[in-house]
Amino acid sequence: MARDRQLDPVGRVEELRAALRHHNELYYQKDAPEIPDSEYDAMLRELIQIENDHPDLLTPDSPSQTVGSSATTTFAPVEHRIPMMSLDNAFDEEELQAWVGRVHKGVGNATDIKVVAELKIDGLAVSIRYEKGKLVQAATRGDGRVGEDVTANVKTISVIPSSLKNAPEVLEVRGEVYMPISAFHALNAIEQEAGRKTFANPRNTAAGSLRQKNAAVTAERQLSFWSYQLGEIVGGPELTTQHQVFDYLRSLGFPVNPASVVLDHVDDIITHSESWQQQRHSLDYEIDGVVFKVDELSLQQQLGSTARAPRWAIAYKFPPEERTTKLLAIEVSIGRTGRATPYARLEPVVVAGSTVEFATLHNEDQVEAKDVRVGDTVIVRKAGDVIPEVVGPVLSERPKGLRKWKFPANCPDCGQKLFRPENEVDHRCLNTSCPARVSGTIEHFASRGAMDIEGLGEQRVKLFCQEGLLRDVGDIYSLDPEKLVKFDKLGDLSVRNLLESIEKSKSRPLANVLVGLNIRHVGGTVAATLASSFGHLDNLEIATEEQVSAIEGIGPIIAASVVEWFSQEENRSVVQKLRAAGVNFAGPEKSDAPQTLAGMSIVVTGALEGFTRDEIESLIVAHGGKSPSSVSKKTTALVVGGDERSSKRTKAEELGIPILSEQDLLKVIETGTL
DNA sequence: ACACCTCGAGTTCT
DNA sequence: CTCGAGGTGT
Repeated sequence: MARDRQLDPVGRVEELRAALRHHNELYYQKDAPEIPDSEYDAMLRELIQIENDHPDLLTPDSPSQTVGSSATTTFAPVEHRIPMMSLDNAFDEEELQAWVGRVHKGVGNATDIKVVAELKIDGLAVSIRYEKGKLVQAATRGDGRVGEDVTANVKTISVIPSSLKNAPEVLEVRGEVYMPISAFHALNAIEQEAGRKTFANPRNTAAGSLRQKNAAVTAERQLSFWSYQLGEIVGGPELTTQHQVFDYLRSLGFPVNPASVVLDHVDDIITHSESWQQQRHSLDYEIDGVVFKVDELSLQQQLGSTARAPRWAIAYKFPPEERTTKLLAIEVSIGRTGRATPYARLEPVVVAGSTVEFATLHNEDQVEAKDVRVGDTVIVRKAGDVIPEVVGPVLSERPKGLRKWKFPANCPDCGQKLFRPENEVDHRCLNTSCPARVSGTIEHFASRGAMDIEGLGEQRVKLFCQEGLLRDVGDIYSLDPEKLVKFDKLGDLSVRNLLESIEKSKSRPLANVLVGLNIRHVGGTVAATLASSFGHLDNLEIATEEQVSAIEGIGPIIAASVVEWFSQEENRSVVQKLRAAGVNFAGPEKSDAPQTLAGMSIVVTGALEGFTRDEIESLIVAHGGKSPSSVSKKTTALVVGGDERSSKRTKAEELGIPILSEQDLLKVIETGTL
């Protein structure tokens, strides 16, 4: 890297910006980074450094100014002397009522219990530390015990005092940093004007803005703050109630949300929640619920805390947001198996924080059952807060004369007739050389559950197919580097990386190879069963239907599908290509981990902290347990990541199945008992 | 024949 | 996450 930046900062800045933009594009538009993240980070840091030294060189379109491309910057860890606990959530009236009941019981008398109500601001929790009235440190919540040092960034937030009058020796103020909706819109208007990508939602923008390495960027982002809690305090006044905490914070000059009020009766919380649910959009900031805390600090102490959260507080989370929008079209996409899936193309609408434009409609019967028609106004929501879902039409707004939707007769990709077998719900394209099926099959082979070939994603597979470099998955292992450079205009380096990850894929376990072959009804679980029963692909290749269906968990239909697959000439040639390339066909060795989970069936839901879902599931299997994807009576326990609500969790609660945290599970694996 | 578990497949947006 | 359908036990 050039060391002459002192001599020619202007030139160096231009050089860095050009390089960063180039790599941004590779990384975000194509899924093909050319340089390691660390190198990218180094360039970005150098750019920010120069811009700091020469503020006159800073331009708004500099790559240092875009949050979207946030490099994985790290901040110094800060240990919270008093942990920032998370709150238990209630998702409906009943759970709220249950909390009220527990509070009554815990306090043990019939007198009215006062409760403070606050809005649950959708922002980032931070803790700000003052010593002798001076702001000395600010940290994010992190995992509650250790957060990140964002002092420089927090200092740029104008509503947060940098020094206090009449302050105690030590004072930690806790609250929520957020971006007002108006500021968010203003920022996006500027972004749009400049032709840059706009930000998705205020919360993420606030998070990105606060975690800027360059605090000057944070300063421009118009972040704001509501305080609601004290952390460590030395030499402060005697406070006996939560609402006195608010008054005290106000007296020190901190913003306290005006909606933070005292309710005289704990039973009032239900109507209070409902009222805010109605009014939530009248505010200039986003809220995702209402928080209730027992007002008397002495009662709080009496109620105490569980390992994860205080018993004296509860956060009521609003139900998922539903929005209406126009159904512009119903289109059909062809998957790797030939299945034709109808999906809705919608007038873009923001639902629960992201813009939704597409939503699956699953199949013809679903479209029929929902009776949605092109031109309808439809209700859209997020299933599990992630996947957009069309709930149904708003019939009162249906224009006259809308026709029922008819499933198209022909494949949108190859034009052949679509078939809907009798007694089945799906339409299929039966053409094995349909471009959508070919590229889908190859993408699937390279995907993570199968051969996990990095750098061979959707974009490239499509391109290679178009250019005739790939006709089936066997061709992956004979790709010609010279042609790659020519067609994709790839650099030598990315070609080398791609070939390297292709090479690595040759040693994947047999089960992954089987998954990659795209045999109908053979996914991860069935593939693992086949792999351990047959031990080698050569054995499976010559197996009869009887032999395959004799295996536990595999019936006549799957067996027929497997044998049929291996009987096809095209497929045999694929297998031959893989064999010739030296792809691993041998079965797995037995794991030697202690079988502490033998006989247990443990379902996982939500986002874990220390593992990916795949990792935790194979960990469970390696210890002799099962990890199916849904909860049933036979389930031993449900592991829940985060505090997410899910249908699995509801079901587990109905069935009285124990719910474990990630840590609980690790303990179970160690000890073998629940 | 039926109920209940499991599994595969497709899906959205960042 | 959701849906449909395969596998197994009754």
